[in-house]
Amino acid sequence: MRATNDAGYDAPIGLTADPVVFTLLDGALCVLLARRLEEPQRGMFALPGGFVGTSESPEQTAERKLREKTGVGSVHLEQLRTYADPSRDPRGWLPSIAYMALVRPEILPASPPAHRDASWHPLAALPPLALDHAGIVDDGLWRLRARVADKSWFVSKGAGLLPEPFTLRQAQRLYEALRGERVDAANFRRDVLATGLLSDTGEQRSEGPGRPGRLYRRT
Amino acid sequence: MRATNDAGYDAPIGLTADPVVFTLLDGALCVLLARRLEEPQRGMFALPGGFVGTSESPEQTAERKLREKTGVGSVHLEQLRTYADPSRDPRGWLPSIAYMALVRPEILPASPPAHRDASWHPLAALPPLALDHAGIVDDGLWRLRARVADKSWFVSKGAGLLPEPFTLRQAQRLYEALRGERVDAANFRRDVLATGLLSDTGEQRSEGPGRPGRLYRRT
DNA sequence: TCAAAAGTGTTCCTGGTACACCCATGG
DNA sequence: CCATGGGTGTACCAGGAACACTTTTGA
Repeated sequence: MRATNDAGYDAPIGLTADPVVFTLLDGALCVLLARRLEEPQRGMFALPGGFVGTSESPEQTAERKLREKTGVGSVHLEQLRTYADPSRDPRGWLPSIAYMALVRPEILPASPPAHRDASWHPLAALPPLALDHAGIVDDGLWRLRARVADKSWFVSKGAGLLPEPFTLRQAQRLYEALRGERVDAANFRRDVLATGLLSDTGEQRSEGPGRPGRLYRRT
Repeated sequence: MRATNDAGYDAPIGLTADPVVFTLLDGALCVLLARRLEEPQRGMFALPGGFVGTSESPEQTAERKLREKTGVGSVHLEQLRTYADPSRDPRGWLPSIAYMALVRPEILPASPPAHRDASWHPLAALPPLALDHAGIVDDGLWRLRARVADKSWFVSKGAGLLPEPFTLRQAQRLYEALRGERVDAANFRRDVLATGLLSDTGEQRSEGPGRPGRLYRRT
């Protein structure tokens, strides 16, 4: 396919926005994928993105396509980078702006839009992805890890995937899963509370054996 | 202006790549600008970018346009981010991928391509810029500062603007100009040598009064 | 011989890591 | 009462900032 503008010059055949949405499910870092219902590579898993409309910003597109294809709504997207190699899409010259988000797993509805198999896929066992989407996921993961390294970012954005109120234990499990390594509980507590972004509810909750933990909320 | 693809859908009217090229001139951080020879905003200063061709990557475009408009060649460009708001360009829907580079001032030829006034402009005194280019320059500056904070990046990329061989004094002046703050000479020396990216030429050079400094090259 | 810059060594402080130790709860 | 996890305090270590001090040059 090709496209031309009024001046007769070649133009991209469109512009796409592709969201890379991460979550933590059963302790495994997962990414949200949906099957393609259209050619090329119909039936293959891909990022739930799509064509940017003429009068919307690419952020809006990413959010809209996410909602249409997976039922996931109202997430905060961060621009990742743009993939514009002319040969990246068999349909023609089609740049894609990628976005990254981190959400709680329950945000994916139990009955998502039909036939797309919108679902979470552990990063450790990704199916083959359409186009250059595997590379985009890699870049998204890299950015995610860079963000999580900042404790303030973790508390204000990452802790959003925990059901409130939550114990510091839960937050630590999440942190460890995102970072991919264990951390000292005492130090984690200190660092996270030092951000001043958590408020103590005064309540406690017992999870299995051991002393119950205090419950916190994000402020 | 508008553009449509073979399927009848609206497409961007093109894709542009805009390089934000920094240098240090007489101790002031400068950005490379060129006058627009075409509408809209003809005669205004702008980033020396332009339309991406159908069979080239945006990186190549940024490099090519830089050469065509300013005579500056062979720079290493880092992707910054993409600006795709539909109203950012009066000509129509025209996304731009921005790139960032840091080069030595002499790379700009004394007699650059005609009528464009390709030249260095101190960040402290920028002329009015076309379109949203002022914002792009801001983002580029932000990224530059983030990169320079990494001593290894500074030595391997930033020190490229110094004529080799150079003294650590020169490197420090450059570093301070890029960071926008003074640093301790003793600590700077230690940190920079600790990267292992500089090799001692064994020679020395005297600059004004005081003990001459050793001359180094990047390895 | 004095000022200025190169170059070396040392102290101090901070932030992070590791870990010892007490507290509270379920079995 | 014991295993387990919550919560507090502290020792230790590394990296950086500040600075004293010596060396080498131009004037």
